[in-house]
Amino acid sequence: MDNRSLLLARALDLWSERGYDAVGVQEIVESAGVTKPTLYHYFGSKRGLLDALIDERSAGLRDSLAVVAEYRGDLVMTLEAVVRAYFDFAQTEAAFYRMSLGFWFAPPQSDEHDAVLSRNLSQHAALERLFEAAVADHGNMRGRHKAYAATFLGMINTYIGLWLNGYASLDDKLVYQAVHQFQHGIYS
Amino acid sequence: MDNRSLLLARALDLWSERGYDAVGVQEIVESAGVTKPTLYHYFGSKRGLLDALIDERSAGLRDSLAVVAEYRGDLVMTLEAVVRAYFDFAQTEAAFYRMSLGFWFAPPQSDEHDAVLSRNLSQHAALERLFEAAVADHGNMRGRHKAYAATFLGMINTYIGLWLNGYASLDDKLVYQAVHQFQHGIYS
DNA sequence: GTCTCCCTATACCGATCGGTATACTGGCCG
DNA sequence: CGGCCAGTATACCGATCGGTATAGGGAGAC
Repeated sequence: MDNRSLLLARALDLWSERGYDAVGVQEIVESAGVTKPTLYHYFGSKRGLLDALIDERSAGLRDSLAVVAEYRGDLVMTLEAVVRAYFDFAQTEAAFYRMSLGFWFAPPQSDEHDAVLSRNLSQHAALERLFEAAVADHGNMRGRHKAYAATFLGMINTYIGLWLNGYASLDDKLVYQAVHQFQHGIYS
Repeated sequence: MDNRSLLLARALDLWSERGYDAVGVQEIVESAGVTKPTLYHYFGSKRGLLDALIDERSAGLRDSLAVVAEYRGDLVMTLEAVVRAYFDFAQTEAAFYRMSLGFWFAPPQSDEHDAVLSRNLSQHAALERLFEAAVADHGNMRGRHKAYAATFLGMINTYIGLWLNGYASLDDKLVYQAVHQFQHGIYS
């Protein structure tokens, strides 16, 4: 593995265990067996390393969602596909998902929150578009697509959190349960 | 306001905006108009200040839950009361709730996570006891009380997150919706 | 008055923070 | 061969980190 990838991997490990601020540049380069100028050559700054990590490791989910979150007339099926995409990604990138979930809940003015902000906004926007497109077929949803997107994402993350703590397995049964539980919230 | 309370208040403001690690002791004492020895006199360390803040500001929720989360034969009514207790607390202590929610998602070895760990475990345990007590009346719940407690808390936090971002108001209608949406997840 | 004790300020500590100036290396291109 | 350049190391920067040694202030007890 080249030094660049090594730095990204070690930064993910350390940050996901102990936090972005708590782990300094020095510790990352030592853990990767290189020195500071190498890190600054590739990423320019500690923040640059963070941005690169977020951007590259979340590419998989971004691509999956672009395909899957498009409304094709069947809302339930589409929502199930979205949940499946999140579950799959969380399972293949568990440490990264745990870390970026934490960053999303970090204070609004922190580097961590700022680093995942645009990525999450675009995911949110994709879900909003999905719910907006479904309005034609589900009249009672009008005007609430923002809240729906947020609730839906919240439920997905609740179930992934359950799995991260060993309380559930992210199988098809849970996909079905998540979507139908969400649906029940919508129509009540 | 005495210097002790002043330090707690300013620490909450700063930490909830920018994070625990990102705000140093120096900035807190300056913001409170005192000097470092004063802080170390009352709290002993930065971590001591954090612990005192968590402990004292979460006392209200702890007391409410102790009363409200006891099973008295009607699970739905009890769950509604629990949700109401969380909603009330989040509304009266919004900045604190936002901060400690973030701390709960902080990395497992961070001071932030450690500081809210025992508090959250005891809340979790209280909910588990509630679901366990309800098993007698709802046979199909047996053995899943841990997952139920986690799902229920996750849903509560999802709705509070919705409110923190301006997407919902924490009224009785939302209490009803949360509980019935959760129930639907249980029985499916 | 003066003793005592809680509280607070000045000034300092070593360690670590993110970041960099400079120089050396190896391999590819002409 | 000679030149070039991406990549890496040594050694250093000022600033800030959490924490503290020491001393003074001020109010109540006697």
